[in-house]
Amino acid sequence: MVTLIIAEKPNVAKKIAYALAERKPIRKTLYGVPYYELSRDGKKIIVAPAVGHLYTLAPKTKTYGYPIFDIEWVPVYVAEKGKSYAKDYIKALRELAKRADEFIVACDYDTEGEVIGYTALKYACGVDPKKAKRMKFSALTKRDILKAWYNLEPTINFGMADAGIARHILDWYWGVNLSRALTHAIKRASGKWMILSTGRVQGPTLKFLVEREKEIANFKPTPYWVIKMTLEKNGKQYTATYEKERILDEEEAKRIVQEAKKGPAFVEKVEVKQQKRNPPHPFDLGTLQREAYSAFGYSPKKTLDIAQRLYEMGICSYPRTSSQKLPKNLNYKYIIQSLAKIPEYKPFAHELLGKPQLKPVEGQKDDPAHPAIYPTGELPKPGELTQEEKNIYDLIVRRFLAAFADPAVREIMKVIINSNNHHFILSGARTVKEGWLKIYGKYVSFDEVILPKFREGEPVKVIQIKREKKKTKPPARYSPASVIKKMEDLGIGTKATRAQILETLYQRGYIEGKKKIRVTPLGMKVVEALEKNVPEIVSVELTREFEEKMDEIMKRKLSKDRVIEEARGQLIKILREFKAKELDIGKELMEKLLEREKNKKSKKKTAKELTAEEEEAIKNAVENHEKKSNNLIIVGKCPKCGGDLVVRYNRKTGKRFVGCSNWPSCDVTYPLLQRGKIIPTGKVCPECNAPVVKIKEGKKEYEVCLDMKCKKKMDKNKY
DNA sequence: GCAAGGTC
Repeated sequence: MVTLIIAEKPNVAKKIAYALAERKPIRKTLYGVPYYELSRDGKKIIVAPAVGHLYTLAPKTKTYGYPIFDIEWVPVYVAEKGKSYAKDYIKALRELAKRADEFIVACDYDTEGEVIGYTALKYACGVDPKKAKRMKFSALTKRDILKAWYNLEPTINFGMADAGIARHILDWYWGVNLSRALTHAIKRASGKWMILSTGRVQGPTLKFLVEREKEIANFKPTPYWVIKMTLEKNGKQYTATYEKERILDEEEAKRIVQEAKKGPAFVEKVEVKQQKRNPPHPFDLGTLQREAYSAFGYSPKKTLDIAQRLYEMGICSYPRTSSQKLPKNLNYKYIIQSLAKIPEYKPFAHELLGKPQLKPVEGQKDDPAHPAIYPTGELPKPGELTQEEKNIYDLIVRRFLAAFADPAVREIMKVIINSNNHHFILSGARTVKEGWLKIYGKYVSFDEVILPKFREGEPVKVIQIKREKKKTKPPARYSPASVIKKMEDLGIGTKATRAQILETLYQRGYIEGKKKIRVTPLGMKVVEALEKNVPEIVSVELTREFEEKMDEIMKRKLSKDRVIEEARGQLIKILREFKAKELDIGKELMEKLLEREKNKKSKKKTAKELTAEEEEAIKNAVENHEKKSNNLIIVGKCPKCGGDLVVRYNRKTGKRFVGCSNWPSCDVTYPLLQRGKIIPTGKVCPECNAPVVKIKEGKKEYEVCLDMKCKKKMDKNKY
């Protein structure tokens, strides 16, 4: 009697084997595929892995027309390029199945897992799925796996399998048929063979990008005025803003300035509040993708690829998770002790290990199959990681460590200045207790505006009060990271597919722009044509409908065949109408394509103007980002242009340096030590004219000028 | 060839 347990993927097979084995499982390979032999309760057990879906849907006949509904399950390597590795897994399962007389599915307990198990049994093992039992666990711990083993479900969950199969078929019917319809329309109109596509997820994603594009195009900026007061205290200048932040009428703004200028100005009120900020929760994939985008500018796809490599090296946990919770039984202490061997993390790790209890902050979201992303405690070998891998690893490690650290405490100061009964507000904020910011502050930090002490009633020395004209701005364009977030919010796609689907929209020429996504005229037209003819496919409602139907299939209230039949009927009608209008739709799509090609050739000039505009936009974005999320520390005046010299962070490497606020028109920069706290001194080096900063590293504290080549640098504390 | 979903 031999039992074959089928796992969803290799490393889960290993975990199951180790959990069930009474001694140590024996690792063997077949066609290069690892599997495990072990025994428990006198039973011989083989644990073998799938690699996700081993089978996929494909048309029975190789025709290019539509409608097409005649499809079947085939091995993935037959239907898709780059899937040849799956062949060995299928061969291995087939071979191992011959040795077994009992079968257990132990894939992730969700609809896709059930389909993976079902198709593996039926097509790879050649076994009737009705004969298989089911192990059902929601965490990959020894305890949960053993519990599942002793509480086997007598069969796989056929409701779940059917729901999953229906999902596969419906997505195929809708997606492939409409993609073919679009492609044929172009072919009819132009003779060009150009692949267009849409689907249940692509459609609504492109649609919300188009909506934003239209909002931007239709946006009419309206002017408004802000009033600012410049005041001086202890020889330093500060800017307070008028209580009403936006004034829509210029005359009103003028009047306020005139009246306020009369004074006298005095401090009416000083409010000081302390704010506790808890550490951020551990990473789920979406949050990691957003954070890596904002810290390093990596696309969600790139981040997933890098995280997958770290996972394969064994130094990080599985990245395709939507959980923000760490496994309860994880040995936190071991991992932190291990991370302490990396000099960069040593001080943080030691501090955490000194705490009486290691309890991480957790987020709301959970995932039945995987915990949040965490460093495993196995360390990268020196020189093993590329810079990109180092960046993502650093992000994951710091986020993990920060979860155990103390909250940060911020002091928020508000000084209300009265000048002739007009109120101006001077705001300050500083971090009083760094807490987790010490570890993770590199990636999220807060405004650091330190104000001197103000007394209520004290007179204020006003330098200037003036109005500034501003314009309302159109809504921001989506970035790859914010698209993923929006998809998450709408509940379309999955953590593992969203990044790839976004890439597809780029490939099809529907969208462009690496950071700020613009919809191309083709993308606009595709949505327009679909909305007119097949509104279902660009609506998130289709996903909702699928989910409801899958739910009913799972509960056995509805048969999968009926759902599939209905979809087919609906599509036949839609596609017939589409085909009748094919030529017109094609012409409509083509028109924009041709215009676009012409534009590309003749309008080099506009392309350049756009770059200047974009440069400005990027500059603003960087500034905003830094103001919002980094400590904006002003260390002095730029010797070249008089602008502010501020501490900035390199987008790629995350390293800090000092740069001029007038960048890109002024390119003055100074390198900075990466360790220690930077404190502005207001002093200027008599030798080189560069600002002098105080650097505080633990108990050590010294002053140094920013110019690396300055001789005076050598004798510390002499400024 | 086209989808979306697992995973390397």
